[in-house]
Amino acid sequence: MGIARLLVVDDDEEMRLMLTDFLRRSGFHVTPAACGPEIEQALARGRIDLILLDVMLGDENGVEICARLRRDHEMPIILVSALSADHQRMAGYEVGADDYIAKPFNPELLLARVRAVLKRARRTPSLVYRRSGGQFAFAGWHYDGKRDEVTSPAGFQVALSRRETELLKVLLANPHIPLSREEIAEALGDEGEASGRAIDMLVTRLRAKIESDPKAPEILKTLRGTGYVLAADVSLSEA
Amino acid sequence: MGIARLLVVDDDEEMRLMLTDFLRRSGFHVTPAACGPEIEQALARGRIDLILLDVMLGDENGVEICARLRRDHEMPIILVSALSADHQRMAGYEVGADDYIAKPFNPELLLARVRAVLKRARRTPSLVYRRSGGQFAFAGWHYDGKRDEVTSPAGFQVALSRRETELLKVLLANPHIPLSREEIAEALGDEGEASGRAIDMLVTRLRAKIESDPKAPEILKTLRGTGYVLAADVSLSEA
DNA sequence: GGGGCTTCGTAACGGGGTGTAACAGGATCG
DNA sequence: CGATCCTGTTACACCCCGTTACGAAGCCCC
Repeated sequence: MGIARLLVVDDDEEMRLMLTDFLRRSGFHVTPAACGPEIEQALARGRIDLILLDVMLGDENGVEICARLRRDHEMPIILVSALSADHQRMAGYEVGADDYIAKPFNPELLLARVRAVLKRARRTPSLVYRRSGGQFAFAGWHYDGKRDEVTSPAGFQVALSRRETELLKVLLANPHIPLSREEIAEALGDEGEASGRAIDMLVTRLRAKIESDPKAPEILKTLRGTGYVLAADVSLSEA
Repeated sequence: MGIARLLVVDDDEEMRLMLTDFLRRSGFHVTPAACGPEIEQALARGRIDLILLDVMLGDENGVEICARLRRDHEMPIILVSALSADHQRMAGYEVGADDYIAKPFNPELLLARVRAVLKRARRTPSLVYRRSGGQFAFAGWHYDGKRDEVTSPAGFQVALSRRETELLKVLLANPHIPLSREEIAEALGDEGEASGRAIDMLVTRLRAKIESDPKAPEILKTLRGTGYVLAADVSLSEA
């Protein structure tokens, strides 16, 4: 993978230099940019793994830029803004930003977010991949988003029960994100209390259908003491 | 075909404006609406090709509105919700929504869904719809509303018994709406007790006549633990 | 390293819901 | 009156899914 390449976009020079310097000292390759056009230049010039985008760019609007970038590119975007109002935060997510940080921010927090987004982005395209129209592809499998069946990498149709289908949907909606049994149960609409091992059995049965070796799951992994996660080859060491 | 005309329904003004603006800039004709009554006004005023319907509409329930709209209109509906719980998603499908998007969403994803649903709708008209003169068409079948027979997609006449005809009428009057056995029995005029499996048998026998594969019904579906529904999500068949 | 505890996988069981074959009573019609 | 059709009931099989029980694996602490 090599060193992650960040594009830092901020029209305020002091801020831009501070960010660039800090991130470089943290081990990233950083390309600074001051305005919209420079973004396009940088993207045209070489690989960029993540964009750190200031919302207030003088006469330009970072949110709009974000939306525009999202239309043509897939790389993750973190919005940075002095406005901490929550509706602004929402506006950020609504245009597809991967995260949002309010200024002034704790440098460590920024680092953590950058790394988290990079890690997520690094794996997401490879294993789980959301298609338009509610369709999903994951690890060679394909799920059409509505029927109670999935198509194996080899093209076979595998029937799922209703509950298994719902579990799969929950997982696909949260790829690479650890889910506790409680969260899964809630997402499945289980009202009452955590009724023992129901989720475990669900997982086991879904595994039996989609894992080539259910004993050594590669898609639906167990996080001991935590829950389950879809296709994260997350070694817990890199917290 | 011309420009597609969308109806955006959301009671939150900021969200409504954002959606309206974004979709207009994406080339659609957009009519905004804030509540249920405004939907009827817009529908009465002119052609609408697709409805983007927020599930949380203050005191109104988008899912119910969806079901109601489905009873009288056939245009596609995309439900938008902040609730990502999957059973909510199911509730959306069961009332006949064509797709479902969780907030916050990626605008590009929204665009893709809107286009996909429009394309699909343009090609295949809604599964169940009411025709003038009390006539019905569903999944290629045709029922004239009077005689005890239906016409298959291929043009064959298939005789129905009196009771089967009544069941079909009940279902056609409530397309995409889950009906419990009790509701069906009541609609059929069955007084007194819920006499066990009578409705089941009725359903089975009607299926034997109108489903190409009664073992895997596509028109008259079972909702386990709930009841039956006419053609709930059949319109989602391809991408 | 080892004992003991916790967590997890899974085989087995059982209850509930549904499909459907078979049957029987009733209606219809010649 | 007899044949046929319609329709509800019954019985049985099947599937789904949560529970339980037990063994294996992981983790902690000494």
